[in-house]
Formats: sequence, structure tokens, C-alpha cells
Amino acid sequence: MNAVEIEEAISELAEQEFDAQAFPYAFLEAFGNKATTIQRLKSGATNKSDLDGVLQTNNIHIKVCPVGEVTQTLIALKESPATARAKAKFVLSTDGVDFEAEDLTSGENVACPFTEFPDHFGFFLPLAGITTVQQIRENAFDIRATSKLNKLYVELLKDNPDWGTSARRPEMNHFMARLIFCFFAEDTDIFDGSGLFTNTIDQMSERDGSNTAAIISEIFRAMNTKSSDRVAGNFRNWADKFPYVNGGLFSGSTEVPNFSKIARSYLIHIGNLDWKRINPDIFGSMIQAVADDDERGALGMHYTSVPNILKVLNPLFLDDLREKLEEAGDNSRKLLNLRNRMARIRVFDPACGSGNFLVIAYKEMRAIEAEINRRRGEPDRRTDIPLTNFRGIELRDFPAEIARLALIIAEFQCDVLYRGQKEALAEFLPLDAMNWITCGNALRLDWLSICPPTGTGVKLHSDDLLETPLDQAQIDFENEGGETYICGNPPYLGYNKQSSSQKADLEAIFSSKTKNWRSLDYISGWFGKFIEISHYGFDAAFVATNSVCQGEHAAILWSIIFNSGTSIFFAVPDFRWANNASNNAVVTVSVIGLSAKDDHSRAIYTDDLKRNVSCINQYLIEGAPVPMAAASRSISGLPHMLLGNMPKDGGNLILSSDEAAELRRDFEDAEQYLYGFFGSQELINGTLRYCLWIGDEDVEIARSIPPIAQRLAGVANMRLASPAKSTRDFADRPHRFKQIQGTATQYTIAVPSVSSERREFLPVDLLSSTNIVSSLAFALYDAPLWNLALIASRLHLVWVATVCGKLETRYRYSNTLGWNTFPLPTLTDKNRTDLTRCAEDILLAREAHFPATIADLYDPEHMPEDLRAAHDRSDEVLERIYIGRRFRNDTERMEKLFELYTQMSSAAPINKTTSQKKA
DNA sequence: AATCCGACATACC
DNA sequence: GGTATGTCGGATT
Repeated sequence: MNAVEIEEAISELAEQEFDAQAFPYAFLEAFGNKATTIQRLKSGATNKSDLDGVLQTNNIHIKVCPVGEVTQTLIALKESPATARAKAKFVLSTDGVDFEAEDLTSGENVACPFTEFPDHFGFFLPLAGITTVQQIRENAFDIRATSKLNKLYVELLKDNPDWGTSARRPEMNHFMARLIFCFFAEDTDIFDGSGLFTNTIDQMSERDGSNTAAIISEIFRAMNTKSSDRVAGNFRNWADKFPYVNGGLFSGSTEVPNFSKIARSYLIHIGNLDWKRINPDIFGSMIQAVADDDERGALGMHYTSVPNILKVLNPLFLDDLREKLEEAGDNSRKLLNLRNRMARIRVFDPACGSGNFLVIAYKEMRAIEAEINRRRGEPDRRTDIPLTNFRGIELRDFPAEIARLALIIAEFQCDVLYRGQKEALAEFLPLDAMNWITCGNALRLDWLSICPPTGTGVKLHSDDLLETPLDQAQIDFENEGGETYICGNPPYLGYNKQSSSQKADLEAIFSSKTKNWRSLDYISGWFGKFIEISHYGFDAAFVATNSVCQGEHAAILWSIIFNSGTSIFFAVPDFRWANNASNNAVVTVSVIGLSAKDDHSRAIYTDDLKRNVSCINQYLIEGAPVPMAAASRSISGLPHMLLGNMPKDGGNLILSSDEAAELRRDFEDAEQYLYGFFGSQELINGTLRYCLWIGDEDVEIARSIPPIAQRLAGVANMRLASPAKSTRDFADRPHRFKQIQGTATQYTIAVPSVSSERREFLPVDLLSSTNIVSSLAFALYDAPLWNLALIASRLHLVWVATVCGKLETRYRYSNTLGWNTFPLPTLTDKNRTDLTRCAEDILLAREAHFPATIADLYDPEHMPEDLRAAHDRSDEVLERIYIGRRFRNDTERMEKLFELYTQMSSAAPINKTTSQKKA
């Protein structure tokens, strides 16, 4: 269960009539305990209570007591020996009227009327095994609100199916944004009288919901009518109490979806939450999940992103502002300069979603400004940071809507925090914040139209929500001499997952720059758009899938970026962008800071440590950019390495060892078609699989074996169903692998394509010729054994780890990127003999530990000494060939390899006869 | 004709 | 239910 589901369950429990017998079990059920667990507690089998309550080991001791005895019962629970024995984390007592609980770990208490205990649901989340408790508890309100809004949203769409169509979704979303504003306004005195909105609906509308829409619509009309027009508007007294808000939010249609009785009661429930506590940092990303069918599964799961967002904003510009604040000390003049500078900083997020980068940037800047004003003795001063300097582009209309709202709310909350409630209210209405969140495709829009270079005018862009034209003079003034920081977390989408319109977006940006634009990740588009304008002096930092700094991207994308005169001024390499909850997208990302200024200081951040460097290359390591390119032949004249054989068979040509044994047992003749099948898994973990390998001339005989015939039919079916024409066309040869790359006559040196980055050496192994290498490994067929020593070397691992692609942070081997580009000095005969011996020694050392697998042998914690020694000797021999001694460290290894690569790749001596020669 | 990638996928404790 | 670590086949060149 996720946090939202738990919230729903306990809210429901609190609303039901109190049942003293059932409550403890219902409570545990609400926190995700399975029916069987509950049953065993009920039967007494696992109930450890010594007080006639319910005590679940390692969790909670609950007791329902007679009315009026809640407090003494809680004390009894705390002092009960059974509570300690069962290591309970919580004690809880209730009489159905009052409710008390204590977290025995932290000593925190909850005491409230029974009906309000769901307000404290965050308190109990450890019961559900949710780990990021701190964040969830801080954001408990946002989760509750999201949960309830989601219920209302779904209910409204059920009653108003036409509002769910793509044509009316924007209207529906706009309506939800208005509601959220009203909830916030009525709890923060923005409306005159607390609960004005909810109470008005409650009092004025029929209980069956019939006229709810009309009432809300009338309120919205009032909020779009200036006080001077109120008389002409002919408002009823109850509607006239609502202030003029506008700011784009309440302009346009006042149509409201129809409310059923249920929808009306949901609405009133939501209104009764305390919306003051809304956290605009994360509320936006939570609430957008409400409107997004694909994201609903992740509802309430966006609670750990703030520290990640600061990994972008701090190095981009906030750290610098804080440094300047530090330097200014109490110097009034310097403080003023800093404030003036901040007033002209624009933050632009061209993939802003619900605006959390903008909101966090805004709040951080307000905090710095508040400190300036405090030191200057102007604590009440109105902010100099205009909300209009926080701009964004978002494709989906609901997040765009929420982003506007989140910024408005953030501004109000900052005013309350730094200046006081009264000052905040005085200037809040009507909303004058212009709409700087543009709904549209960031890869198609002209970024300069939203964020013009400083000192030039602003080109207005169309926006249906923007009614009054902007005050041109004001905006121009704000831009004068200002800085612009572009940031965000744009969408990532691998090249073979993009839609045709996304392909077209990339084509428009990159087709004039590279013929390989089709291989780029979708996020590359944001880099491409940025380098078109980086020369205006804008700096940018994006969080991106770490793939853009690996493998093919390192060659295709980065040559374009570096050639544009843009370079990397900071990087936060490889960390997980995760929300520590189930159901949630996890991906490894890097933050990349880009600038066309060459006088930038540069730094790489790892584990929150900053390391200043002179230059950062496309792999996000210190050093000059490297002109890497995939190669189809080894630049060092090494033997030709091939990808293994790819079945494209839907699993039909592959047999587990059990399946193979069964087939052999039932059909003796099947043996001749069964071959060992080796991919990464088999090579590393020693598991055995087999494949059917049938020559064209044997098909008919093979088909006479029924299970084989059945499998071939399965292959044909799978291939026919494929969206790829080339695969469908191969359905008429189901006995054949789709891609047959090669087999050995003597033996094969095989390298897994994906393997764990924890190992200190690449897991290369030797196979006999009776085995087939799958496309999950690479193969050197019948090549001299010294090649195995190369692949097993530290030098080669470091090279592959740097220049090949990766799967997250796993090593991903590649012939074109890793093997063919590997720079190796010309070997003498003696070198070859020595390396052959080294390879043999490594294999012998492994054999001494038979039947340990590669995974066992190369476990970094338990690597056998003799094997490590064999590798060490091998590395010694190889490294002497490069520089006459051992390398001091991996940095020195990479420097040498890049240096050699740069020399050799331009010459690229490729001699087909020697490179293909076999042992 | 041959290969690189995955806002991943899944088997494991 | 986190952590550890590698499948599979489409879209590409």
C-alpha cells in the first residue's frame, strides 16, 4: 500500500461508527496488514497482549478502553512488560471518543478526538514499512489533500464524462486549479472569513448536489468581477462576499461540472482540510498525478525531490548568491547591490511540470533576500523579486496550471513568513502575477520569446488564459542587465521509445548538425535548444538520464555541444533520482551545468563534495573533451569481435537445462540440435541454458520431433506479431536465429554485455566451440588467448567503464565503442607470449576454485588471493608495455589511454588480413 | 547486416 | 520490499 491508499483507508475507518471489538484489527488492516495476519492476531496465535488488547510483534500495542480511561490506558500500555518484550514501536488507546498514541522510539505523542486521528496518519506510517518517514510526515498534509482531490476528480469525471474528453480536459483541470485556490484562500484570510468558500457551498447548495455547480459558478463569476462592476453584475449577497481575484485564474468560462451528492460531500470534506499547510514545493507534482491517468499509480510519491532539485539550483546560481551574501556581511551597500542583482535574475524552466524547480528557486531566493533585509534593518520591506521572473514551459495543461498556482501560493507564504500575515494580505488581491508559464512544446517554441536576452523587448506569445496584455515597460525594466538561469528536469526517452512527433522535434533541432540524430535521447532536444542561445550569456543546468554522458551520446551529442562553444561548468554525476517508494520510476541521472562563458570556475560534485577542476569532458570526468567515435574495426589491429547470436524467438528456441534434459530423454534425436547457450547471466553465474540450433538442411527432420515443431511454430507466431518488418519477414525461417553472427571452430573468448560495476575486472571467459554465444555477450572466435588477458586487465576495464554505454551504472560492454577503440601499442612476439601465459594463469587460478562461478570468484569482498595475484601479474606485464611500469591509479590509466586514442584514432591503421587472422 | 539502449526489469534474499 | 545485477527485441546505422 502506498501513503495515499493508507490515508484513504484510515479516513474511512474514522468516519465509520466506532466498533470497540473491531477497531484494533481495522486499524492494522488500514496500514496494509494482510487478512491472514489479522486472522492470526484475532485467533490469539500471534497476539502478545497482556492487557486484553492487541499487540503485534515489532509493531504496535492497541487497547480499546471504557469511555474516559484513554490516558490511563495509554500509560498502562507503555508500562506493560509485553510491550517491551514484543518490541512494539507504538502504543495506542481509544474509547471511541478520544484517541491517544505514542511513538515509543521517538517519544512523540498524539492526543486528539477520535474522529481526527486520520490527521496524524503520518505519525503511524512506520507501521506500513514506509521508510522515508521523515519526508512523508512533513508532507502528510499534501498527501491527504492529493488523496481527497483524486477522489473528487474521479467522481466528477464519472458524472460528467464529457469533461474527461481530450477537448474538455483543460477546462476540467482549470476548474480543479480554481478549487485549490479557493481552498487555500479561505484558510489563509485571503477570503474574508475562514471557510467562506466551503461554508457557502455547504449552506447554499442542496444536499443532493443538484445546484452545487450553479452556486460555484456564481462564486467564480464574482471572483472575476471588479468591485466597480459588482452592482451591474447583480450578485446575491452570498456571492458578493467573494473578492475580485482574476490574475488569469478566474477569467474565462465559469462553467462548472455537475455535482452528484457524493461529489458534493467530497468537495466539502476537502474544504475542511487545513490548506494553510500546503507545501508548494511538492504539492504540485503530487497533484498533477491526479489528472494524469498514467501517473495515478504514483499518487503521493513525490516527496523526496527537494534535495535533488537543489543539486541543480545550488551550483547553478544559489551557492553564488549565498557566497555574495556572506561576503557582504553587514555592509549595507553591498547588501543593496546583491538585492538589486537578485531582483533582475530570471529563472527559466523549459520543462517545468508543476513548477517545483521554479517554486524552490523562488523560495530560496526569498530566504536570501529576507536575510539581506534583516541585516539592512528593513524587515517589512516588500519583496524586490518579481514572480514574473520565474518562467516556464510545460506541455501538459494541468501541470502548467498548477505551476502558476504553486508560484502564487509560494509568494503568499513567503510574504507571510518574512513580512507577516497582514502585509501579505494587503497586496495579494487581485492577482497581478502575469502568466509566465507557457503551455506548449518546449522543443518547438522560441525560448527567447519567453526569456529574451537582457536589454531587449519581450515578444508576447499567445496564451488563451492571458487576457490583459503585459505591461511592456515594466517587463523590459525587469530584464535590464539581468541574469538568466535555465534549469529543469526534462523528459528522457530512449531513441527507440519515441513517438513520431518526438522524432520530428529532434529532427528539427539536430538534422542540420548530425546525421545520427535518430539515436539521441529525447532530452537531447533541451541541450540542443540551449546551445542555440547560450551565447547570450545564459547558464543552464539540467538533470538528465546519465545515458547522455555515455556510449553513443558521448560521441554524437557532445561533439555538437562542444563545437557550439558551450562547455560543462559543473556536474553531479550518477545518482539515483528516486522516491524511495514502490511503484515509482527510478532512474540514474546526472546534473549537467552548461555555459558558453569560458571564465567560469568548474567543479564536479560527488557525495556532496565539491572538487574544483580545470575542465570537464563529456563523461563528466576531469579532462578535455575527447573526440570519441564508435569504430567498426579495432584501431589497434586486434581481432574482430562480434556480438553474439540474436534469436528473436520469444523464448521458443531457448531451453532451461530441465527442459533440455526432458527433450533428450523423450527424443534421442533431439540431442544433435541442442547447444549450450551463453549470455551474460550464463557466463557470470554459471547457469546452463540450451538453444535449438538447426541447419537449413535439417529443418524437416527436426520438425518431426513434436516439441521442436511446436517451438518453431511459437517462433513463427512471435515473429509475425512483431511491429518490426524485418522480424516479421523472418517468420518463415523459425528454426534460424534472426541474427547469426558467428561460431567457433576451436574455442571462443566471450565477454558478457552487461555486468555488475562492483567487480574489479571484467568477467571474460573461455568457451568450447560446441557452445553458442547469445546476443547478450560479445565473442572473439578462435582468437589468440592473449586477447583474454587484455579484456581481463584493469586498463581495459577502466576504458570500457568510461567510453562504453552503461545500464544505469552497470558496465555495458561493446565491440564498437570499447574493443575497437581500445588503444594498444604494437605488441612484440614476446609480449604476446607473455600475455598468453598471463591469460593461462588467470584461467588456471580460477580452475583451482572449481566449481566457483565468475560471480563467486570476482565478488570484490571475497576474491581469492591467487586469482588476484594472477590478475596483478597480468596487469604488470600489460602496463609495462604501455609505460614501462605500473600505472599509479585509474586516472593515470585513463589519461594515457585517451592520449593514445587521440593519436591512433586519427591514423586508424586497419589491416584486414592481420586483424582477421585466427589462432 | 549488426548493435545499443531502456524515467528498466526482475530475481533474489 | 529493498537491494543487486543483468533479459530481450525494436529501431537504428
